[in-house]
Amino acid sequence: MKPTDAELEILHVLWTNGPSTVRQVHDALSQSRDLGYTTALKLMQIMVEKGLLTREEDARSHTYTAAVSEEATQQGLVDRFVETAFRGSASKLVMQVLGQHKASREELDEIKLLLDHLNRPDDPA
Amino acid sequence: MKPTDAELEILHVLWTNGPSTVRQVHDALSQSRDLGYTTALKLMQIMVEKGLLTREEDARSHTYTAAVSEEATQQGLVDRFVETAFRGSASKLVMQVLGQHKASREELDEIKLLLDHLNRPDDPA
DNA sequence: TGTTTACTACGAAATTATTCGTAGATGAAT
DNA sequence: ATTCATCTACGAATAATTTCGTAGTAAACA
Repeated sequence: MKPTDAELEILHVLWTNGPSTVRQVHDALSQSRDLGYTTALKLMQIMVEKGLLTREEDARSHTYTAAVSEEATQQGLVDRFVETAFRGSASKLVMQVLGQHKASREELDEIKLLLDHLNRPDDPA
Repeated sequence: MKPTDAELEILHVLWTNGPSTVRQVHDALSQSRDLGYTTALKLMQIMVEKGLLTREEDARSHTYTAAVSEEATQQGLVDRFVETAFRGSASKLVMQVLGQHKASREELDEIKLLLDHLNRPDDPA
């Protein structure tokens, strides 16, 4: 339930491209870094054991699908991260991120909008 | 420059309590989890090698001090986390955090205030 | 049909992180 | 001075992650 870094890379490929073979995942990951084919295979086999992926064995080359959603996974990662890196203070994390202007103005507006809603859950608007 | 989980725990103690001996750090950590004294010692020795801590050897029991600031460390952790978990989208991370109401209303207000400033850097106020 | 190619299975090496035991030294207490 | 408590140093076991090589199998093809 707590994917490692390498596992996250694979999940991202599957979340983005949908169900894929080892070959397809390996091709995608190879564009950004060096990675043996059998390494990708082994990782994906382990991920099936862990329940992170499911596997269709129809054809000769199996097709893998993410068994966990991107949202749920990221939520788990964030929870853990807030605990370990920010001693549980989610707002400190947000402040740290926003203070580093890694988000565009449009993104900031979007966030502000969300905050308005959160601040006034009883607001009719 | 990239502290592990155990190292972060120790850094948090030093950031909070200031320069401390292994004994003091161990006592602090023991309150929340099981940890051998020599484990804490070993970790702190390694952290000195890595440059995460400095050590005063005046007395018999050495005094350790955090050699990295909390802000800089958290910034590094956030950068890395945004990359691995959110493929570089800082705003997605923020949305995920805020959507889970882990922050109090006061904290949300504080964040909103910061956002206002970020949105209008040319604002005289 | 025989050869090449592409795939899976799996063992195991390499790396990193965490853990603790033991040994040795130094200071405190009796 | 001898004993006891406390400290550092350090080797090494354990665990988790990442990596890849080799072997076996089956499809594709010449």
